[in-house]
Amino acid sequence: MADASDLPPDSPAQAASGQACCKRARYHHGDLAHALLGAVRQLVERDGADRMSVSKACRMAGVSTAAPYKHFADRNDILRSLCDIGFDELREAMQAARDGVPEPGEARVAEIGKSYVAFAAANPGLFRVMFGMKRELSDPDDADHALEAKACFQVVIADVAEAAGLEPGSEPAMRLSIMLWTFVHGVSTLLIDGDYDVTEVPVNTDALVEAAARGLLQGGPPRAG
Amino acid sequence: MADASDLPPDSPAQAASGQACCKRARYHHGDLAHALLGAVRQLVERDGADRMSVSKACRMAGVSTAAPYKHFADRNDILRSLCDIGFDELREAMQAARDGVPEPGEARVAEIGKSYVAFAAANPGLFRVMFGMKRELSDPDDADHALEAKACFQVVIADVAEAAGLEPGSEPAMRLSIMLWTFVHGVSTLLIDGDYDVTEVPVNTDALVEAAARGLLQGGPPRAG
DNA sequence: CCGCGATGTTAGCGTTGCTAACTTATGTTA
DNA sequence: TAACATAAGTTAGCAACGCTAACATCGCGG
Repeated sequence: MADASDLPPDSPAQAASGQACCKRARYHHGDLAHALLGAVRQLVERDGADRMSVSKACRMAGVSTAAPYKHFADRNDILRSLCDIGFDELREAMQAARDGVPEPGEARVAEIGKSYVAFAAANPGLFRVMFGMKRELSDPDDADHALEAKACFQVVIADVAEAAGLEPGSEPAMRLSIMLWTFVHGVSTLLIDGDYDVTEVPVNTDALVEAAARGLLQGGPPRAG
Repeated sequence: MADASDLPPDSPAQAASGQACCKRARYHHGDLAHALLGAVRQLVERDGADRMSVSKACRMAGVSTAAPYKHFADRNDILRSLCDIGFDELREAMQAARDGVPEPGEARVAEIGKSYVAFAAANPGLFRVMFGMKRELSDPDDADHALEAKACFQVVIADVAEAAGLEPGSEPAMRLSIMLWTFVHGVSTLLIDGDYDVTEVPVNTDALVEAAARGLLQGGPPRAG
């Protein structure tokens, strides 16, 4: 997370240059795209996506406000790239949670769900961009963006089918996966948006996810509708 | 919805004025606060809350860009007022759905849930503002805002307890209500954000809500966690 | 060594949120 | 009914933002 991407790496010419000691301000940043994404990510978490400004990110990266447009088409393009990073990280987290439970079953499904919620809790700003700005960010010629999200969903469906004793890829298994995803996503959004406050009782999200896995997996396949 | 709030009502002095026929541009709008909220609501639905601009709303209402600040503290204050309207409408819709099912039970709970999803589908922009901008909109001295949301949650909890055969107000009943809300909210957000596309199968949200009501209400009280 | 493309810069445009200072309408009160 | 206080509009202007155009600099391959 803290990958120090806000500091430009040494450029090859830097070490070779005879500029003695003093920090001669480099004209070229060296890895601006990466640095910008890091800054934007920080801002998205700190201020929210709508208050994030490219200008602020530029200040953090130490470049002019026009520099980003050599690497990204526009502001939304930056957020799209950030989304890709987010979906990659989410998929990895889910996969790691899955691999942490040796035998298939309810517990494995619950752990995947908890990792999803944990990702949202750790990256609330990014999570909101990933799932909430599809309409605004969607680019006609960017069908790849959906691919990253699809990969996340693919992580669970086999395990759900196995845990529920359903045919993998079957329609009931699919519907059950969708229901579990729906629940886990609901937990994530209500948690990070602070909406659980209205219940006026403490909410244990891990227990919620476990209870849902129990209730929905053991309840048998949902009837068609 | 289409309450023609973008057109100012006749001011009392208008009819009495001797200005013959011609539409003498009124200096005072007459009901600007209401008109602005109507315009902002349209913009929030059309462009999303972050692309909504007070300037555009002013143009729609036919007033200068400084006029809104006689009625609202700032842009967020307008959105807060819109939230209040939204929570009122949501509560009314949920109440109406509840009252549409004469006997208590699973079906009544499911209908309330479906009305929640239907509200989100009919007012996606507003729904996102209501539940997703709490942190940005929250004003230290505006605890009332939460009251409107709490009222919505109160609509379900008695019926959930009754449908599940639990003591109303008890902790298991509370947890079950939270689970059902969580699921229904997940359906709403995934639906309006277009995220169900990643499943690549059609998703029937009504069937989803009914299945969740069945699975969670009949599964008995969730264990403590 | 030269030049060209990638990647920076500065300057500037239009939009936005918001404020200050001014103007007009409205309704209360002497 | 005339005066006036106040509510509710206006214009003008600031700073920040997204983005573009035109120019500057660096690094690499011919």
